[in-house]
This record gives sequence, C-alpha cells and structure tokens, in this order.
Amino acid sequence: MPTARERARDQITAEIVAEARKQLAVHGAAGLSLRAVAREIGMVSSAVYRYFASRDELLTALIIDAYDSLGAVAEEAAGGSEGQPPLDRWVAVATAIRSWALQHRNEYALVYGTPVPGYEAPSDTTPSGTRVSFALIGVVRDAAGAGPLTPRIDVRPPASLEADLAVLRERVDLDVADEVVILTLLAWTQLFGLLSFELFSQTRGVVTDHEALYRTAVTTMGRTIGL
Amino acid sequence: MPTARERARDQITAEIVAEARKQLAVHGAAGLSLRAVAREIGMVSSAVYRYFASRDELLTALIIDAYDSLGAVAEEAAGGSEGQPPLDRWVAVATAIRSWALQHRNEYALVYGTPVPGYEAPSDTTPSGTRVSFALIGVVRDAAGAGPLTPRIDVRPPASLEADLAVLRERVDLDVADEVVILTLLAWTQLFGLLSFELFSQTRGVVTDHEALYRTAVTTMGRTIGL
DNA sequence: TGTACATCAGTGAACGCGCGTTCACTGATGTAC
DNA sequence: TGTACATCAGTGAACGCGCGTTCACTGATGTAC
Repeated sequence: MPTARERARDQITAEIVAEARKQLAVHGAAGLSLRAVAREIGMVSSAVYRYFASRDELLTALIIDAYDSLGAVAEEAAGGSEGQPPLDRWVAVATAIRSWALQHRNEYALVYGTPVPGYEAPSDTTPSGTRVSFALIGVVRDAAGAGPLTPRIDVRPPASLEADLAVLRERVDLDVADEVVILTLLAWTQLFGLLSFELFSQTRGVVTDHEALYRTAVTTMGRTIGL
Repeated sequence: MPTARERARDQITAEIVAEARKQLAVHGAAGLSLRAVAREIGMVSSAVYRYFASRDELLTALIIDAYDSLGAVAEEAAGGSEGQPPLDRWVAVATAIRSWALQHRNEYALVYGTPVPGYEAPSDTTPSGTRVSFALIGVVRDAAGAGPLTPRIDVRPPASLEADLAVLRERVDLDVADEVVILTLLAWTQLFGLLSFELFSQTRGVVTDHEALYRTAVTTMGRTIGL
C-alpha cells in the first residue's frame, strides 16, 4: 500500500508532466522551460528537481508520453477493426495516426520532427516508440496469416539489404516475402513523410485537401503491399 | 558600377550569412544567435542590425540559401543526366538530394524539419523552395514528352482531390494522367519522408544500410510512376 | 504507544549565463554644387 | 578641384528578460525501537 507521501509524489509528478505537455503544445519543445512549468503549478522552480533531475529528463518523460499516447490510439484502431478486410484495417490505423497527429501537433513534432539539439533520447523511449509501428505491422501480419501476400509492384531489394531485412523480420515476427517487408517499410515512411509535410506546412500551396491525399496515399500503399 | 561602400556591404552581408550557416551546422536553428555570429566575425552585435533587421530576417536568408543550394544540386543532376533513361535520371536527382541532405543536415532540418516556433517563413522563400520539386518533376515531364506514362499501380483519386490536381498540373506544367500526378506527389513525400527518418534517427535500430533502402525506395516509386 | 532519528518535499536566494534589440555617438565614405 | 553636407557602418553601453541548476535551510512525514 502506498504511503501518503508516495501518493502525493505520483500525483505531483503527473501534474508536472501534464503542465509540461500543455506548454509543449503552445510553445513547442524548444520553448519548454522548467521554471515556467514550476511557476504555472505554483511551485518554486527548484522544487521540480525533486521530481526530475534535469530538463532533459522531463523531456524524456514527455517523449515517452507522446509515443504511448499515439501507440494506444493506433493499437485501438487495430484492435477495433479485427475481422475486417486487411486494407480497411490498414486505413483505419493510418487514419487514427493522422487524427492523433493533428490533435497533438507539437507532440508529433517532438518525436518525429527535428531532434532537440544536444539531446539524445535514451533507450527507455524505444518500447513506447515502437508501438505505433507494431500496430501497423500487426495488420500486415494478420493479413499474411490468412494467406500469402502478393505485392502489386516489382521491388528488387539489393543484396546489401538482406541483413537488415532478416533482422527486421525476426524482430517484428513478420513471415512474408522480402518484397512485402520492404513495401511495408516504405509505406511506413510514406505515411509519416506525408504527415510531416502536412504538419510542417511543406505542402502549403500544393495540397489543400490533406485528408483526401492522405487517404489516397495510404490506400495505394496498402494495396501495393497486397492487402 | 558599385561604389566601395556597396561592395563592402555585399561582402559583409555574405560574411554574416556564411558565419550564420556555419553556426547553424553546429548548433541547429534554435541555437543560432545574432550575438554569436557578430562575435565570430569580429563585429559588435548591434552592427549586424545594419545588415539584417532582426534574427528572423537572418533566418529567412539562411532558408533561402539552403533551398537554393539544394535546388542547384538537384537541377544539376537533372541537367547532367539529360538523354538518359527516365528512371536513371529520377534516381540520379533523388541521389543528389540525399547527398546534399547528408552533407547539410542542419540546413535540411531548417527547411524540412519542425518549423521554428513563432517564425513564419515569408513568401520570398517560395521560389527557391520549389526548385528541388521542379527538378524532380522535370524528369517526369521529359519522360511524358516521349510518350504517355502508364502507372504500374491502381490509384483512385477521390473526386475531392480533382481541384488540387488541376491547380497542380497547371502550375508544374505536367501533362499526364491524374494517377501519375498523384503518384509523383506520393513519390515526392516518400522521398523526403525517408530522408527525414534517416536524418532524424527515426530508423535507428531498424535500418543500417540507409543508402540501399533509399535507392530501393526511389527506384520503386519511379517505376510505379511509369518511368 | 511513544520517542528519536532519518528521510524527503518544498523554500528562497543566488550564480552565471546568454540572448535580442535600442540608442546616442563617432568617423569614414559618398554626393551636390 | 575643393568644400559643405548627407548618408551610412560600426561602437559601446544599456535595458530587460528568462533560463537551468545549486545549495543551505525548514518543517512535515515515515520508520525503528
């Protein structure tokens, strides 16, 4: 049973992270300040150091938080669409990812944007970071379980990629042809590439209906994989 | 004929931008400081204001600079490969883009990464910003000139994208089927998505031979377009 | 159950830093007559 | 060609700001006997 002190500690830790996330949403990662967080929750700035050893440690907590939030959303979409046609599931997960990104722009930027200079994400972030990818890949895995996937396009992975592919296939437990692994990898980067372009205003003046383009892109890639 | 004063002005302006670019390479956009730039070139910080009205204006100069540098490299690759098979040219331009990105990581991040919070890129940056895209699209245009391109995959652009596609086709003077326009757009986002993943260490632990994956991706997408 | 001690959260002051920007100024360069 | 004035680059001091982090401290909560 947790003591009063422990409960208070958890509560205040959560409060700090919540306030930090709020500020992240407004000012971006670069503008996240320990002092401002402390001020906002009515603490003296030095008190925060009882909870986080440094600004970087708080940043790490936010990163894990963001990854988990996104991961949960993706997993939910994957789980909630079980039994439906693979392509529909694929689109459902991708759509969930985009919704999350639009609603959490600065959190998206924190994890998928320019790395904060001088900050190296510790390995604690990895498990949370892979959740989204696993949710996407899970859809492909399920589809492959029902029968081999036939990619709709000609891919010729060079021999030098063999090693990477082998490791990857092992890691994600995906028993499909090399071509499908590669196409999945490409779909993954395509998806986030398009999102980044949209969120970072790179498509300004080029695309207005981002939702339609995204859906088209995701559907096309899913179809290419053989879903 | 420029006066001595004018020549001096141009020279010092260039010196400031050069030093700023150097610092950008080391500390990233967020770490770019007017004072540090001034210090490094042996000026007093207030003197820089004779050349740039604000930090943001210097940042804009750097953005235009980066776009132009990348644009030039892409154009050169496109021009230097004229007459070769379209797919080879496509890969050549894409490869040039990646080389540039690897050699100018922070400049890449400046223009394709998280936008600097509170900074809105003025429209002066647009002409320079479109050069890369035009170089890529030029390859597709040339290929289409030799005979209609047949996309290798089934794309079904929703009706809501028609307007965007019409504007885009007009703007880039690309006389091809809707499917090809979309696939080119997707190839474009795929390309930069993959680059961002590589440069921002998103593929850490997933891919080691980035060069091979990039080449495969680019080739695959080029082939999909029908090159 | 009560007491003595250890642990821990939070305080407030301070350190040392760097930043963007303004302003009144000096002195050199350019221009009009 | 020389002089008087206007333009402009660069100086140095200052303003006002916020930041991350450390440290000695007080007082409350928890623990061992």
